[in-house]
Amino acid sequence: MHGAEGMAVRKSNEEAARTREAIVAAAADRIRRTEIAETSLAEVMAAAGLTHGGFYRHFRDKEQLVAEALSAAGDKAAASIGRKMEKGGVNAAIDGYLTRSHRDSPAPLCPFAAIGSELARSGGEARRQARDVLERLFATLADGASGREARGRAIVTLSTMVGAMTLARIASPTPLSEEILKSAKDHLRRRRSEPEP
Amino acid sequence: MHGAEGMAVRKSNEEAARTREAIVAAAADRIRRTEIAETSLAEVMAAAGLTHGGFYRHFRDKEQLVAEALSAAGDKAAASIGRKMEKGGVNAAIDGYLTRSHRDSPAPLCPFAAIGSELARSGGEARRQARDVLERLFATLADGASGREARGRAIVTLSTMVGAMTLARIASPTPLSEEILKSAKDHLRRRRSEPEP
DNA sequence: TGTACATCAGTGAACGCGCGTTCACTGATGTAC
DNA sequence: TGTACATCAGTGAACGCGCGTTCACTGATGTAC
Repeated sequence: MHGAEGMAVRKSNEEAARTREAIVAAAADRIRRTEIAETSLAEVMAAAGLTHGGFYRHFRDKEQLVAEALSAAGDKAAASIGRKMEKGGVNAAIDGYLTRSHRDSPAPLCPFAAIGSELARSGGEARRQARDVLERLFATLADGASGREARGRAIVTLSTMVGAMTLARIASPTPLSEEILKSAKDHLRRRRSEPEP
Repeated sequence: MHGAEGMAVRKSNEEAARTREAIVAAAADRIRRTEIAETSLAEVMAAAGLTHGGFYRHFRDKEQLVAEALSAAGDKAAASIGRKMEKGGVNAAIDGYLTRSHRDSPAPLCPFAAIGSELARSGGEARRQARDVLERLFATLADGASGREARGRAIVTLSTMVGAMTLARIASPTPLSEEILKSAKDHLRRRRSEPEP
């Protein structure tokens, strides 16, 4: 159809900037849903309400979009964890993370549990962004404390949370899955209440 | 070329059985190297010294191969960890797992750290095999002990190992990567030497 | 403020490519006698 | 043990499909005067 109805038209600069953000947001959602490799640009563009052809007006290639989407996803995850920490400290962050609803979410909040093994194999800008997000989460979990011990605790806490969530997703919907979440939660909470030598 | 040199010929039953095992072994290696979705059947068959067309003489489809490959990879991982446990207990298993060489291996021993997030999204027989492997590793790490506490410890230990290895791979080749391995190792070893309430 | 033209956001068809899967074919192996 | 025929492991070409990317095109927006 070459008629006049749904025809392509130039949008204002402001609108175009919003479009770009919408594409990044859609990608941030989609890559946590279906992995990076399985997420097609057409799917992302459709989620943003566009057709696939316009993608290259905004991004050099898929890699650039993925890097920005990862950064956006990291911001959201760090902000969410930060909010929990403000309300109830690290224990609240742990409890908020190791839940059934986070496990079963189709677009999990934490990119490391969602697409961790894929990130470990990625390169270029995406890899660099993933490392940034990692440092951001460690800093958030260390809660302002700058000592070596606080940092070590934050690293172990996130490692255990990411590993437990990954294994709980694999085990789901078996009772083992709940067992994993509970074991990790109990362990991390108990550790918090005891001084580490 | 329709000549007679490299022509297809029927192999003996014994040889065919060996071929099948070689394909599964090649797949077990390849999926830990490049994820399941990125591993092509042609690549697996080439690694087994064959052309891609013969694949369907041995397997119904890619999914069946992946399930068997996953099971084979799980056997290898459980056996390796079991050997470490026999020699030096859980601490030896931890130390053997959280090493730079395991982190940098192109075909990592542990399928959960290698392709964990992909397994969490998989379905069918592959998913069932992944759950089996998980139970096998928990049993191995619990070291014969059948109590609830021993099992809880094993779950937390593997969760932390898998999470730390995933994050260490993402952080690599940054100093942060070594920091993650060391923090997780110190924490898990220390915990072993203390009774848990 | 109004006019004339260049810009470019977005569309939808088309491209080349690699994938999983299918298929006709070959000829040594397995089997029935 | 020997012969005659069916089986089937493996080959390599071909298929349909979805992907990332490119492109000609449209017409409102942005800009220069």
